[in-house]
Parts: sequence; structure tokens; C-alpha cells
Amino acid sequence: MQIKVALVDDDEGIRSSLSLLISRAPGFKLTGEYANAETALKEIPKTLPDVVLMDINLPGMKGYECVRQLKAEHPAVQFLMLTVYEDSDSLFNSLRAGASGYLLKRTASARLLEAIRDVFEGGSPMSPQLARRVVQFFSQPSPGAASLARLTPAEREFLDQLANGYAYKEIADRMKISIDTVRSYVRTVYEKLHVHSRTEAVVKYLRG
Amino acid sequence: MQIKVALVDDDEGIRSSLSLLISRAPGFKLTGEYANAETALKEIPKTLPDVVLMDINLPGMKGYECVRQLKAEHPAVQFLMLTVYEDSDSLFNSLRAGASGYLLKRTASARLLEAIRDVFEGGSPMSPQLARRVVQFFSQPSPGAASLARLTPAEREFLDQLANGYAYKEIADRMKISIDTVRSYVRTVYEKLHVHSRTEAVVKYLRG
DNA sequence: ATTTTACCCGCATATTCATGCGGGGCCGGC
DNA sequence: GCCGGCCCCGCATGAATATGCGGGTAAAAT
Repeated sequence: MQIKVALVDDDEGIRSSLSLLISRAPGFKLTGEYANAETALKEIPKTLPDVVLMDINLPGMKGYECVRQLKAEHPAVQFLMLTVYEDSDSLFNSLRAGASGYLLKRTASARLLEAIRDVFEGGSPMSPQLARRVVQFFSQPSPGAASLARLTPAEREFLDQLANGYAYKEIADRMKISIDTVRSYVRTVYEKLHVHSRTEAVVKYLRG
Repeated sequence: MQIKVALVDDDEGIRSSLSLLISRAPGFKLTGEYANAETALKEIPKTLPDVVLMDINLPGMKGYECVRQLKAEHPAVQFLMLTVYEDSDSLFNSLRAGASGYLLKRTASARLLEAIRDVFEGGSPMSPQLARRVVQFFSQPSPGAASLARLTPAEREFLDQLANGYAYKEIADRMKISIDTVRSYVRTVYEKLHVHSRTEAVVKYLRG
């Protein structure tokens, strides 16, 4: 089965080289190439490709805006963003818009084809440099993390179970400890977090 | 310059094959291999490798817990998680703990070495399947947002009070309604959110 | 005009939670 | 050695929660 690929980029040179790459590669079929977002918005719904390679920095409407609109109407179409910059805003805007992958343009040809296949198969290929941005988004330390750090590993594990909504008895089973030990954790954790109820503890845990 | 790599995995077979791979690869130097998190916690601070390959599913202390502690003390050390599962919780736990990359164990050898180098150079290699989870985290504004929207204003207000840790009686006072009405809200809200406990409701509210 | 929908109130009961008081054992450091 | 931190276990009790069953009214939709 051929993967139908469309291409949106304002740079004629890039477009033609990508076009050549894709049309020559076995298993891929180029169904259209467009120089701007407006044209893509009109034409892509007609051919409904499997994967769209989308340049971020289009003149006029930005690439991610185009993705947002197309993705809303055609959720099955996958979008793979291409950019020359490692710009954070563009990256997060694209992800929010529903893009599935994000590659730097200097990605090698073979890797690009592989990425298209990845996207088509439900993956999200991403250049390591860009992935790092995303990863950092998660590890940004929160304000209340300090008190969380004072918990012992077992206590943290317990707190995690607590946040998952399990009853004491269930937590005891999952952690292979007795219900009374669980109750013991409740006290120490509450004390360390300065809370007096399960809800408060969970809130502090999720936010911290 | 050699990249110093440490290895944490409880599976002897995997450990030895990875060990062989790394020690034979030019540019890499294996500085230690450990069968569990506890040993790693003790030994890794001594050798301070550049990159640690960490299995997620360790017996006893989980891999991401180990990362959390080591990363806090030694921020320069990079962690590359290895797992057989595409489990969402493990993934996000690891990212929050400070892991930089996350690969499936079935990743090809060449790609693994490349990933180690990526991590060392500040990237965040990630298997496309796993990256998709991360990407979805952004595009899905919230899985529960839809159900949250089905709440009436009063119910939302109530849920907010619930998330603040107030008891039913306190909520009744604050909202100037009867305690029995509060109980009524409990039921309708739980039903709409498909939960069976205060904690689950609050979690869904905070995340959605 | 009838039905639906949303909202408010009430009672009863089983379960869960919060917290008081104890007791063990293991390990690492002073 | 002894102490302090961490982990584990136990009993008891009152408060809070979850959920069953009801009943009303007023506005919106059909």
C-alpha cells in the first residue's frame, strides 16, 4: 500500500527536492504540492492524503494554523511539520494544533522517509533537539515540589496510588503491604505536606 | 572523547547484550552495570557517567524513582529510559523525574548508540510510538474536558470547592445551600465524570 | 400542554477516612 | 555501641464520604 503524501512549502527549491525524493521512493505517492497554506486548505480536502509535510514558516497563514483547521475537519490526516528553526513557540503551537511530528529540515532524506512512515503508522517522530524542548516542559520544577522531596520513596509511591483514587485496601494490595501500614503512611504524608485530608494531599501532589 | 555510559537493568540477558554493544562501540565506554535501582543509587555517584541507560521496570524501586533521586543530586547526568511497554504512566513519570530520552527495548542497536549520543549532546531521542503519547498530551486539551463541560454552573462551583478540600458541610455553608443538596451534587457530578470517589473527581477536574 | 431538563431538598446505611495510641525490625552514621 | 530515619504492623473510634431510595419546583423544549 502506498502512503499518499502532500507537501506544503513556499520554497521552490525545497519543494522540488522533497517532491523528487518522495515520488521516487517506493511505497510513497505524492498527491499534491502547495506553495502556501491557503491553497493547501482548499486542495487537501479533495485528495485527502495520509500524511502532509508542512513547512512552519509559510508566508501569510502560518503552517500550524493551517494544520489546526485541516485537522479539525479531517482527523485521519497526519501532519509532519518541517522547520529550519528550533523555535519553541512554533513547536508547541504545532503540537497544540494537532501535528504529529516535527522535524528539522536538515534531516537526512532516509530519515525523513522513515519519519513519514512512522507518522503514518501512528508514531510521532521528532528531532532529538526538539524533543528535548518537549521533555523539559514536563520536568520544569513546580513550586510545591520542595515538600514532596521530603517524602521517602515508599511514601511517594503511596501518594501516587492515592492520587489514582484507590482505597486504602486497594493500595495495600498493590503495594503488598498491610492496610495498617497504609494508614501509617497517611499520617506521615499528611504531616509532611501539612494537609489534613486525602483531597488536599492529592491536590498538592498533582500541582507540586 | 569517550561517552561514559552506565547501565541499570535487572535482566541479565539484556544487560550483557547491551554491555557488549556499548563496550565494543568506538566512542563509548561502559563505566558500570547494575541490576537494581538501589545499587545504582549507591554506585553511580561514584563514577558519574555521562549517560545512564535505565530500565523502567526494576524490581523494588522503579526506574523513574531512581532517576528522580539521582537527577536531583547530579543534574549533569543524562538518563535514557528503556522499556518494553508503551505505558503512559511510566513515560510521564520518567519525564517528570528528569529523564531525557525514552526508548523501547526493541530499538535497533545502531539506533540505540545514536540515541546515547543524542542524549549526550542535549537531545531527547524518543521512539515514535512514545513520542506520540507526549504529542497527544498537548493536542488533547483534556480527555475529560468534554465531560467537565456537561456540568451545570452550580455543579462546577461545587466541584471547585471539593477540589479545595472543603467538607460537604463547609461547601453547603459557602454555597448557601443545604447539605443534602451538596450530597445531591456529589451524585450527579460523579455520574457525569464517571468516578466513584471524591479523589477521582478532583483529579479529573484538575487535569481536565 | 405535556414532557423534559435542571435544580433543590430529605433520610438511611455501609464504607471509607482521619487520627489517636501502641509495637516491631533494619540500616547508616556519630 | 546507640540513635535516628525509614519501613512495617496492629487496634480503636469518631468523622466524613458514597450511594441507595425518595420528593418537590420552575423553566425550557417539544
